[in-house]
Amino acid sequence: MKISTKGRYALRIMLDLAMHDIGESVRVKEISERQGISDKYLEQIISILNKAGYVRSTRGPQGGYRLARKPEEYTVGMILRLTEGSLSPVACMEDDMNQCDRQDECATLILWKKIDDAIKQIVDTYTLADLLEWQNQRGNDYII
Amino acid sequence: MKISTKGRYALRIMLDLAMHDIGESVRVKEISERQGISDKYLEQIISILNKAGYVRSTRGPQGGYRLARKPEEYTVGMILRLTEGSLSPVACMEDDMNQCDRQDECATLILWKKIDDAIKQIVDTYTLADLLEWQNQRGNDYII
DNA sequence: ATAATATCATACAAATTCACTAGGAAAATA
DNA sequence: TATTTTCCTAGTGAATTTGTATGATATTAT
Repeated sequence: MKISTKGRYALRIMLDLAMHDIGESVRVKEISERQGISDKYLEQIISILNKAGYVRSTRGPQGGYRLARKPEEYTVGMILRLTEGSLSPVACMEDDMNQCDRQDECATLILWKKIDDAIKQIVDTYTLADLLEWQNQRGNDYII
Repeated sequence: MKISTKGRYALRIMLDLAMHDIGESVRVKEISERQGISDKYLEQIISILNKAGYVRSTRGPQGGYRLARKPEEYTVGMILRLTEGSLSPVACMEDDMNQCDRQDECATLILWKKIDDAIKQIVDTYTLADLLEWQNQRGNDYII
């Protein structure tokens, strides 16, 4: 019942981009050094974000990545679901493919639904803008 | 971000025991057949519940398992944490051992805390008695 | 044109976890 | 003593996680 590094890193990458969104593109190397994440692994994760259109890339010198939209337009759920897959606590809630044949008689399903709703309530409410605000409230070197 | 079969099965085992709590012990074989779970795997899971004192066992013919307490005395969280380990979405919240050195500047931690609280709110509120009630509401063969 | 700088695309791999299976020991009952 | 049950531990195939490694491709600067 853990969020993997992929999802956690994706969130930190997006937050890092939001924090350093000053017109210029940000290189993978910069992010990886600031965040203490292997740059090659980071490349793979940011590539997912890129293919989904969450970030925009430019190649070559002075290249790098930047956010495609404003921070408030990304919910945490968007970013986590993209990188982690479904956030449901059990597979049988995701789609028809994964439903088991005890669906109708299964009381635990009601519980899983409640947990799922509670998680959704959080991840679909908060956005990158909220993370940015929290980050800034923590005080330190958030300018440039 | 999934609950494993261990936790899900544990919950269903406890619910099965609650549903068939009529004085006599319930054999592993019965539960495994009703629930469609491999009996050898079920043995391992129920053994965890036994060691924690959640169920009581008797050996030999007419032996089996029964609940140690009343259904309302087991929260879902107790059962899931016992079998799954911590339900926190990230390890850095669990204890001091797993804390990372970005603890103070990490805005995402605030988010993980919110998700953690939301999950706790559910799993520490509902009990086996609630599951039992939901099961009975579903209509069918809940007697014996 | 060439060299340098960046992203982009794959392939590989070590470690861990998951979900069981297998075999037998120990205890209780008939 | 035979049968029935739990109890204990080891093994195992498959998938997932968390990266590394290598090189191709595009862009810019000289």
